[in-house]
Amino acid sequence: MIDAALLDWYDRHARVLPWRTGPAARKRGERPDPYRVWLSEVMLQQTTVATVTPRYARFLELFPTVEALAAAPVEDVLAEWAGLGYYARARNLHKCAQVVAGEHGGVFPQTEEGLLALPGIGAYTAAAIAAIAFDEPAVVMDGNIERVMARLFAVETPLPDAKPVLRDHAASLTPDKRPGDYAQALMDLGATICTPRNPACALCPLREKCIAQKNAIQADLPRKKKKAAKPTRFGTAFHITRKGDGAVLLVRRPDKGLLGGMLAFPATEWGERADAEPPIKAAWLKADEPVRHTFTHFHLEMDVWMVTVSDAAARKAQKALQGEWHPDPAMAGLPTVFRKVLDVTNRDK
DNA sequence: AAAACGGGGGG
DNA sequence: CCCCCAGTTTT
Repeated sequence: MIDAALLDWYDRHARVLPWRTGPAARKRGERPDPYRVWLSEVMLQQTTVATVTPRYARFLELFPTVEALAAAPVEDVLAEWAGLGYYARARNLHKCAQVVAGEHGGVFPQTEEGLLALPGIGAYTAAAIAAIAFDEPAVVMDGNIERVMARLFAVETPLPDAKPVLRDHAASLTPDKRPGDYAQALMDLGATICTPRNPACALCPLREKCIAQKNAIQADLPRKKKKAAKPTRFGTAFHITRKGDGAVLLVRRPDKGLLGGMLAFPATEWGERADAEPPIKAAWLKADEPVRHTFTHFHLEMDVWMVTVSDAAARKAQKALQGEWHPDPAMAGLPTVFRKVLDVTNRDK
């Protein structure tokens, strides 16, 4: 009966989100566009609805179909992804579009298994697309649903060990009817009622069925193993302006590793200390404050060195660094840490 | 099984 | 400051 109570709640309280088709369209038997469902799901991986909403609209305007996305240069896709993080998502998104457009005639596979075989689509995303776009009763498991299941069934085993048990519970509840709405209802519930802290149990449509709530332990679930502390790394970024036209030198980072494939300012490796060996001899000016930024597994403190050079020195620098000149780096699609570098140079000039 | 991989918002 | 977010891929 969980699914009935939940769907009833969803019909009354569903969030209006740009990648969702409204209840009216569903009544007419329309299915959502798989391309849009896929795009939204990839964008939403480890990324909040608030962050995704404006970016989803922009992306869709630029790349309205899977064919358009497949035909675009990957650099354009990465530039559009700038600031969203986890840039492998953008490279895989582009790769996936090319597979779908080139090998599947532009049509997404309709089964969980077929979707899972595509780049950038893992267990969660395959299940979500199958359920939402193709009405398949797939077991959708994300962070929200894990939390809801942990509370509903009072699972006290810490994550990630609890994952198989939580999945079994979720599978036992997944309905054959409206599986896409059911999955989205569970995620909405996790996002708005069954929140990580201070869950609003008084408003919860599943309150009567929640064992954790009955035992007053819901705020302590799900338990999690705690994670390692982040070390701090140091480095230096170089902001080189070409005197003639004011263009700024940027480099393309290698596909593998942190910020893979993204444009960046030339910089040292990030390590134990900021050992600045400038790429060219020039009258460098050091910014007053370093850029501070936190990545998934370390903090970064990066000094910023600036210089404006003659066109001859500019050619030398470009050759040494294998860079490209950009008239306006603010428009180039820089990841956040290098956008911060840009902010520092604007402030100190 | 564990680590790599971004960034922003909430408490 | 720590935690969390519609996770996936690589090691």
